[in-house]
Amino acid sequence: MTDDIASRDQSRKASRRGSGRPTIADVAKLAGVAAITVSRALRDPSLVSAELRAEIDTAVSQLGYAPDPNARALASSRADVIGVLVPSLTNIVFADTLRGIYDGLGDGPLQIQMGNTHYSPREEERLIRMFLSQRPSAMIVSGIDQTETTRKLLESADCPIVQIMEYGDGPVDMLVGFSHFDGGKVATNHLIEAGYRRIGFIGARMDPRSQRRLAGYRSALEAAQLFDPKLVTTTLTPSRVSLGGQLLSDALAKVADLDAVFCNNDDLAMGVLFECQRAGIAVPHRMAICGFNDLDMMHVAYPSLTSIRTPRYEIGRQAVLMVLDRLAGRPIASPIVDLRFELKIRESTMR
Amino acid sequence: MTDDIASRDQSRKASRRGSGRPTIADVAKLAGVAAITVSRALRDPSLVSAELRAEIDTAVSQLGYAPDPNARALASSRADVIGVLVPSLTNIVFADTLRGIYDGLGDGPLQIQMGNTHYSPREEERLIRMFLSQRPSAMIVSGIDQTETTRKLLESADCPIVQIMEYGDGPVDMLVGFSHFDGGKVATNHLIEAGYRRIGFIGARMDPRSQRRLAGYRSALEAAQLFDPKLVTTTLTPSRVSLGGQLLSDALAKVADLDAVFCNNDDLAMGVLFECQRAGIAVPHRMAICGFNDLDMMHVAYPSLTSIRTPRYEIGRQAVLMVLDRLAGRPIASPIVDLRFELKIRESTMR
DNA sequence: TTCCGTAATGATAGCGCTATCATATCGCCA
DNA sequence: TGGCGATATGATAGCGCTATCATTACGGAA
Repeated sequence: MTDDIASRDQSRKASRRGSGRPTIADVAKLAGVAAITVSRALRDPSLVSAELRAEIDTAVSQLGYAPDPNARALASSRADVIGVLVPSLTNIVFADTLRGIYDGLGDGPLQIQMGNTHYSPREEERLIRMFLSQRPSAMIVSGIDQTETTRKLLESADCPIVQIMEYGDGPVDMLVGFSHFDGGKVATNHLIEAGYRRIGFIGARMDPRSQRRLAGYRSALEAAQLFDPKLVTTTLTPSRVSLGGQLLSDALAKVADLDAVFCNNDDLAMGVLFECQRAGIAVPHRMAICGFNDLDMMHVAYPSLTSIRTPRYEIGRQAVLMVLDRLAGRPIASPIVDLRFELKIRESTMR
Repeated sequence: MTDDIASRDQSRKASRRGSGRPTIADVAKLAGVAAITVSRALRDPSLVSAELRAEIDTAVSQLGYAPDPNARALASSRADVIGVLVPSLTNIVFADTLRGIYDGLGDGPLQIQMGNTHYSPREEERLIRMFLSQRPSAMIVSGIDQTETTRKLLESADCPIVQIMEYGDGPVDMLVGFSHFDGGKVATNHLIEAGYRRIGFIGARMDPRSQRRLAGYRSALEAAQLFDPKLVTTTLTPSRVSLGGQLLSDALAKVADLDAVFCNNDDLAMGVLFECQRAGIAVPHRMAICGFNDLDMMHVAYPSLTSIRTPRYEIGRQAVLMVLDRLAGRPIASPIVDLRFELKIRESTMR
């Protein structure tokens, strides 16, 4: 059989194409079976008798054979790739979600191909077109605010689609997330109940999810007849810790008797805390702070910071598990999953 | 020509295979040229006359044609994919590097396929095998501590390879990073020069790069005859902000007169700061703190925290630019790039 | 005028795999 | 005992693209 391999190598060198690595035909020859049988043994061993399976396994490891995913994708019209679109890589939120996605995946054959939309619907559309052209096994996209065209593309995509991060009606296919509106509302209601009256909103980036948190905040304040447009301080600048202090100063300049802030995210909350420390503003007595996401540092900070804990990791994990279920033909309990959030009350809002 | 399309659809439906989307043959027929000419016009327009190019462009947009990357990869033995291996997704360091990679890529045809090695050399090897089987256009891997087998795999891979994050000799192919040993040394020397004498090291995870920072720390202290094994407090647990405080307590239990800590990374440094605030330990007077990486929050903290600024984003960007240069056949200035770090001195180390 | 290099286009033959249909074998029940 | 469904294997024909070689047209040097 050494001869077989040697002669193969010979013919490889003579021929003008080819990658030089063993193909399924080489394995088949060595195992004394047809190529298609090797293909079956590799993809679903139950289709092949135990004896042949053993022969094939031996041949595979002897040659160090690894199937070519591109050839496989071309022949089966399906790439072992899940396309994942996130709006940002700076944002730790998406890092956590990505981690959940990878963990949910385990070490099967599926690969992740990620695209960064930079919060741009146009870029999202371009990337989806690009991803779909390779007929991925599934797509995971962030948010529910796709353009009309993008939605149509996804609807006609003939693979599982999961929209993540938000909770809402009418998903393209499946959806895993939570309600940002409710998150904003719950956080704000907590501040109201804790006795604060001049509650500001501090927000950066102001993407659709931030807008919904703001809407929740506003709805809570209006219900309590405490809303005042001057209380809202936002910017389109991407969020950074250092922006928190700046926005707090802006807010205080507009509303001198501000006694609490609900921050769009934890980075801003942390920046607000540091600014308060620096300016000698007592937290929570003169100023309460509530964040959003509940990063690890929130419960460690001094004083510890109240926040809305969001299921970022779990969203990624669930999304992938739903995809895997669908690909395996298993039934999905529900195509729409609300993973909820949790208000974590800490020192920063306890007057 | 509508007939052409219609009849194509017909035959599609009748046939048993196929994706249902337009192929290069459809475009060729519509434009009245051979398929290979369309292929050329798409890959290198200069090979095709202006008239045909116009015909082809029209046909492409009329049909909404997008090339199938899988077929392309199979035919050309080269996938438009760059494999990227990172050890962790939790770590913000790699999020920044990833951002650099994506930004360096621009919006060409190249896609990123990422793998998470979880700091395991075995997993790294498995993933590299998997990635190489699709003959990627390039590979970017983290660190320089690959197993012997992994190195051999990469060496025989027939595509550009970039090792990132560290600076060192004898890369597999190309390398972009900085010296972690020097980083640890510079930070520690700064503390010594600032007058601190009982300088602790606090580290989590203790992957190879952390080990090198520790070695740099030790080398600086030994040169000043200040080293004491009790000063070193490490754990294999992954780093978290909340771990910083814990490790500081451990360190203080061993060394009561500890007057400074060099933290393996900024998360720990932040945790140490909060713990000091909570315990009433004055920073920097009774305790100096120096971090590593210089995340945005370091200069905002109160007191602001000294750190080593690392070129995380730039490492990713440079790595991709080098790959692109190589793929385009352009010369590379140097296959080994030291992107340096910078000591940022702030309030936390100024007694 | 002849020849040859260059530019533009095409024909052909795969790349390495799998979908589909065909064939063979083996109980097992009527 | 014949027939029929289940099980195991194989032969064939692509998937959609590009590498390679072939052909044609054209212009300038000899």
